[in-house]
Amino acid sequence: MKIGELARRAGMRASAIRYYEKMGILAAPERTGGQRRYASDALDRVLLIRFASEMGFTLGEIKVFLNGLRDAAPVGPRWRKLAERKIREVDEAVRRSRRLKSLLEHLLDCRCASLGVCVEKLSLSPRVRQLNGRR
Amino acid sequence: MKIGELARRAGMRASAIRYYEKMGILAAPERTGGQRRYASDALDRVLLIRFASEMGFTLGEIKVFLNGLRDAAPVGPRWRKLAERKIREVDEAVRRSRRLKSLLEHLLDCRCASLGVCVEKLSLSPRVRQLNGRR
DNA sequence: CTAGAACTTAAAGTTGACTTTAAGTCAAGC
DNA sequence: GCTTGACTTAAAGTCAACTTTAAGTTCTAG
Repeated sequence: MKIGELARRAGMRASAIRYYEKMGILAAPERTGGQRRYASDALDRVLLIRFASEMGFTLGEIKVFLNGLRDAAPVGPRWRKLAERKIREVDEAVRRSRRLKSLLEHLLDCRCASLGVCVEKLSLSPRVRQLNGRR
Repeated sequence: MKIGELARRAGMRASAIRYYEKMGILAAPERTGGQRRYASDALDRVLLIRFASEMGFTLGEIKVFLNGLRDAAPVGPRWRKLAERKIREVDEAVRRSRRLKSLLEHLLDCRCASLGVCVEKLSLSPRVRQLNGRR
């Protein structure tokens, strides 16, 4: 399969796939006449990368993640650490999502006098000094 | 309160607060001698902006969100639509988070022969033609 | 009164994850 | 053989959400 078809099947641009390859996240496939030819399992790879990316993994993390997984078996300590951290992050994200959801639902039909009253439900707190953090 | 203290209390940089003001998300406060002086409720505002931002609202959405909320009472239809869409997004995010979490937990102690076997659990599917979408 | 910390602005820089562009080369059908 | 669409590369552009910089002004403590 050529890059265009892989891209079409994954629902993304060919440029993204070339980018993944350049970033060392996706193995360079064989070529015929200079053009990339992918085996069918490349699609799973690409979809996994996308999923992880959408779940908030950076491409750097995905690289560690996929490389650590490559040679199967009892995953290494680096991998384990990343996975455990990600699980904690996911838990935290779910908790925050729930707070947001209940705030939104409340706001949709409340008659609170001020924003402050509604917002108390969130118990917003200043970030614990994790400045310089980008989304 | 001057901008530095507000920033410190919110756990962010003063430049971010100036940026919010420039983007029309945070009302410009009064000034003494050219310097911004904030009332104490500005902190709640800023924390709410940050929270929404961390939850994946764009600053554009936050603008709609906060402006629609300003004059209280039965929130307008634009606001309602945004809130309902966000609730759906949050639900979807929670579902995906759970899939990710169970995949990670599985990978941590599985002995699956191939990545493919593990990854099946995700039932990854190509994006339904929402190209050009940025994270 | 003065040093220096904190403030002001506009403009440019940063980051990650791509996309777009330019200038070609390759492949498939007629 | 030729056209047309898909492919190739490197380099530059884009986006949001800020941060940094530069060149000043103002506030506060001593």
